[in-house]
Amino acid sequence: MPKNSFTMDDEINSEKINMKTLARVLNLSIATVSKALRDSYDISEKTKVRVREAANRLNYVTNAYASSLRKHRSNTIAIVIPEIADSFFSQAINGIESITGKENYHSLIYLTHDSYEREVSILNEFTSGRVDGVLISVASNTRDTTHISKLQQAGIPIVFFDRDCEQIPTASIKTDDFNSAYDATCHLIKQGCKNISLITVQGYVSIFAAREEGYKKALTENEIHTDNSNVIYCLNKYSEENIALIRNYLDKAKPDGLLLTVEHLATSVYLACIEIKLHIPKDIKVACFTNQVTAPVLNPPLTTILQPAYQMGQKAVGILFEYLSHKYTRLEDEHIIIPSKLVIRESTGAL
Amino acid sequence: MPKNSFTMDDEINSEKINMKTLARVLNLSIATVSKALRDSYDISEKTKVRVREAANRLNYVTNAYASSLRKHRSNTIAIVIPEIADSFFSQAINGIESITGKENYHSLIYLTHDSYEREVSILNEFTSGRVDGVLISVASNTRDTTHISKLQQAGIPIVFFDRDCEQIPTASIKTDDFNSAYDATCHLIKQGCKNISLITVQGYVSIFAAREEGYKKALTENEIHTDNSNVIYCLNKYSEENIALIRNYLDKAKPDGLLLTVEHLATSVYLACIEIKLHIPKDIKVACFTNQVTAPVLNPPLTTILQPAYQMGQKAVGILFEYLSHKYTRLEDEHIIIPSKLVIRESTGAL
DNA sequence: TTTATCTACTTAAACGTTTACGTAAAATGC
DNA sequence: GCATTTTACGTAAACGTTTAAGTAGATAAA
Repeated sequence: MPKNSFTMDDEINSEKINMKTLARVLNLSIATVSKALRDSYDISEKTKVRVREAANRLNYVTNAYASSLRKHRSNTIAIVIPEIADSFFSQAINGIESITGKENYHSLIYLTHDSYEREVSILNEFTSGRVDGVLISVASNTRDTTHISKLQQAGIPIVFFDRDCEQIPTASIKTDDFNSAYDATCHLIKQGCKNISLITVQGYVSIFAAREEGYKKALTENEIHTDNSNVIYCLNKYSEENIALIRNYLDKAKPDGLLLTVEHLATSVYLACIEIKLHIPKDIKVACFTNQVTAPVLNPPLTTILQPAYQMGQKAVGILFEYLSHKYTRLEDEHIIIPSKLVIRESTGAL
Repeated sequence: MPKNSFTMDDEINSEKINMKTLARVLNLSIATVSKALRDSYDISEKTKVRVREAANRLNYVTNAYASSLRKHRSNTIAIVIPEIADSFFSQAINGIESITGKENYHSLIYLTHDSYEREVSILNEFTSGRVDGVLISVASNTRDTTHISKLQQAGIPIVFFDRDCEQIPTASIKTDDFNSAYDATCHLIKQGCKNISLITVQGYVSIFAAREEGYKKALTENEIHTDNSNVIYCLNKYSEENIALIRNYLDKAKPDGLLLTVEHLATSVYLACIEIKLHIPKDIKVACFTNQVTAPVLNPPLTTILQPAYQMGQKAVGILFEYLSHKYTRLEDEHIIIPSKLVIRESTGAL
């Protein structure tokens, strides 16, 4: 056997190796090879060993497309997020991949660039079974959710993380946006702020609404008057326009406290303050929803609402996998909230 | 036609729609439907219109697995990178996706977590044709490159970006690491530093070697003695260990200038300096290879070597696509270098 | 008119797996 | 010893496309 296996190797040296060639080399049927590789009960241990040895020796790799086509299962999930240059999402991805790797799943990362249109066309692709499930954080201007419903009707399970759509009945993993914003605003008030503005982004996503409500509740509870003039809506991407918008607003409205709802606003606000010579925290105190590691070395160190990104990613994919392994999870009943943590630093005047 | 098309729709309402159902609804053969959708020349315009209309109406989406299996082409490329929470890589991904989106290609993002073993197993998967091409930035401890050669032998084109392997004959898109490090070091010298250390990462990747050589050349040219005692090697991930390592080193060796070769070292160095009460730039001046947007709002604003991440990504995928569209690019002849830009800020004592 | 060419389709095989089903041979039960 | 079950394999169809090859019918050329 070892003697002629060498010549056999030579024979198949240049050709593609698939199950057919494996079967020929081993003098078995393709079915037996397939079953041996999948550790089927009705193949003898001896044959399994032979097949595995040959597969290794010849660097056999199963053709994922053939396998997925036949099995109607791709062992692939989609991660659909607005943007990748955001610490929250990159940490969430790391959380997700810490699980998918172990489970022999692949993850496809799709970026919507926070555009509703891209989101629609990406999700439409999934209806043909390209992925077994979808983890999604929706674009901020997603209001019509028929593309998501359509995907559900096609039988693809969906789990929201962070940015969900409340009208879609499926699992969601979020952080406690309302309370986090409430706590951060209360902290600003306790630090002496009398005129606190919310800088947030345009869109229809519930988490931003929740953060806005938490902020407003803290104000009204502390008998600080609030109308919509102290809430300003930026573009949801780091841009010169945002910096200018913020600069003009600060110059005019002169708030003494700011709550920022997304990561990229922190840099914009800091730059705007430099431009119009506002000192943080003396002139204005700032807190931000962000996971960026540079927060403690900013000038000044930034008070953050630190979201449990890694755990949220893990939990989201965990629920999806439980559903996929037919443990009959009712996705629409799974609504998990993992609290964020207020990390107080000098930008809110703490010593 | 419109009258009975309604009943036809009803008929196929609940079933999966594939070319077979389309063909039945249209009373055509599957082949005709396929060719019509791919705009083949031997289908009449009238039929094409009918087919497209029906496909749209019924939300037909082609099954990517069947198509890829048959065509031996997946319209998918792999992006293999060490880490995602790094501005350089996330910006490069955005550059890549700005092209793949237009060309109707998908991109699969694979994270090696800077581990050689993961890199090997990821690349092995690709030998079965899962992707049409690979863009890779290798793990820092990749020395043996047989996994990459194997992939090449399987006929999968590979383009390196940023971190390449010089022994593999294929295209590479890099920045000018040697000169960038040289320039940054000269800048530190000009700012008065006499005792400059390099903080870099362990590994075998050529770009780190090039940065080290550029640094050393600047020192010798300026007649500053250098041995290996002022080069320290960290783990290539943000960690407490690195901070401790750096803190101890700074405390002991007391350098007055630092060049950092990767993004995450900036935060570590800033934190270490805070811990041992070193003032940047008074006591020690710092420059870093990084693309992070927070650089100008750090305390102090960080002098950076800004890499053309977005353009590098675009260029890398551009070369890959040219090869894939059979323009007979000789990949091994494509070696592009896009210069980085030294952005001087207060961390090196500039006013 | 006959033959050649073109148009617009259809037929059927192929891509590489997986899996329901079939079947000899061996093992077991009585 | 015969019937039954078990073991360990093989056969063949199927997954949804794509595409080479074939073919009626129409049109053009001779």
